[in-house]
Amino acid sequence: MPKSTFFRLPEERRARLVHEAIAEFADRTYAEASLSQIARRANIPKGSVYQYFEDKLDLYRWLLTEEAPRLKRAFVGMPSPEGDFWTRFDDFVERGMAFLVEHPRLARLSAAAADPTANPEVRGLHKAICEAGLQELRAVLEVGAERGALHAPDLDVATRLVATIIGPGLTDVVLQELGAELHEVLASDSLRKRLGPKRRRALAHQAVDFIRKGLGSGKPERRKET
Amino acid sequence: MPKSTFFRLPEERRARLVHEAIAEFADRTYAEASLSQIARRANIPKGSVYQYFEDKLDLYRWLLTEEAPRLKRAFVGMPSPEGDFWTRFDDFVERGMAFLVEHPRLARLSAAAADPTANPEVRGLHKAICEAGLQELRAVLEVGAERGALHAPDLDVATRLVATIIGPGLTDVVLQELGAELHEVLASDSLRKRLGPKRRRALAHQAVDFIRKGLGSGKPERRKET
DNA sequence: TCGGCATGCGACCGATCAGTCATATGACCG
DNA sequence: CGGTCATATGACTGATCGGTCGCATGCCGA
Repeated sequence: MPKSTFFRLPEERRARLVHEAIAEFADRTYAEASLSQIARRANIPKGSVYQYFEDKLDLYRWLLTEEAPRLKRAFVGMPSPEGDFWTRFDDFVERGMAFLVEHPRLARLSAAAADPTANPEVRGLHKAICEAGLQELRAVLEVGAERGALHAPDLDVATRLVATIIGPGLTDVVLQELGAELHEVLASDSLRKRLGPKRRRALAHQAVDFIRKGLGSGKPERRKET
Repeated sequence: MPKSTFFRLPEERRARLVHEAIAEFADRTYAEASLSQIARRANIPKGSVYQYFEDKLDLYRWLLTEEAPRLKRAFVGMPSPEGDFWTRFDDFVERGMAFLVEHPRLARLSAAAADPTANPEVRGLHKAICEAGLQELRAVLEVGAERGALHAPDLDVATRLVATIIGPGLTDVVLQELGAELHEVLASDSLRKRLGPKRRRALAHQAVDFIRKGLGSGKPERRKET
């Protein structure tokens, strides 16, 4: 938790610090990210940063558990319970992709919870965030299961598999589509514009279709041609 | 590429170094991993390590592109082209899981290619490895598509989605099943034994079934009960 | 026995980091 | 004015890192 001083900060200064911190933690690992660097870039002396936060982890935790979710909620909003399950799910995924493209730094920060790290405290934090995300997704899928739109032998397993698809999986697909690395997308505003809403929609739909129907055809397999 | 001295090393010394290096790079990020630590643990002076490798990256590259694939091939072997596509694919996935459980450090090292990092050289290395893995998987899926066992609107997209399922996705499921963190599994020999071949098989099959049939039932959705 | 060469080795270097601390500043109060 | 208190600030600490360097060691051929 930030110190009380942080909340009494002039808006401009606080915004600058948070902005640079997000930038730093978005394109470096927690271990690689440097508090000195953040302070330098935000033009705030390092000593001052320690007036606002207990330590590096405190700042990171604040971004991960408060700033990012707040900004994400503001962008994504809440899912409406109308329409049939798969249509709603499609919307859900597409809005996630929109967030990824419109706010790559925030998306990356949220996804950082999947990053490996040797620091046990950071691991704990990441785990908690992952778990929360899975819970949320599980709740969504549960509705589908109750309505009979979705069938899984083990909903926990299914939730995890679906999570990797609409998370790292779709991110990977988007990057391929853009022909760029995550790093380049984070750095370039123009690059992300290359993925218009139309194509975005198509990719989301393709992923959802995969989740829904799989790749098997149900038809009998053609024998190996002679 | 290691220096020639490395290849002239007494077997025991080389093995010790490689072993400790794998251990270090398996449970820390490249950035977090410490060459000093590796040298210390292998009981080899740091100066000597620099007689064998150009630098930290050189050692890492060697492990990632030579040691890990060699040991993995030795364990997994090559897929046999007999049987129908989905049966073979099931085997393929199950052997991957066996590797994960029997040699978690090597599996983790191979998976490290998906780790984010700020170092451009490491990113390049990781990208190359990912790309190679995707090519391999794509070739497998192509066979399925040709035989009509598999249908995807875009095979590249499908390959990437499948890759995240049988990679990070299944790893995540296995960890949940073991009720442990990746770190604990890497450290404890006894822990991994808890996932017997039977349950392993069941999980692999469940994942493949998901890939094959998806979660949708095809049945019409039951309307929200009043 | 000697000389040269590959290798072993660990002290050392410069850089960077997270985090601390003593001092400076300046707003507000009496 | 004087005093107090929150805050600003950057020099400093101690640790670790990747990488280098120069000396020590020991093998091999003459």
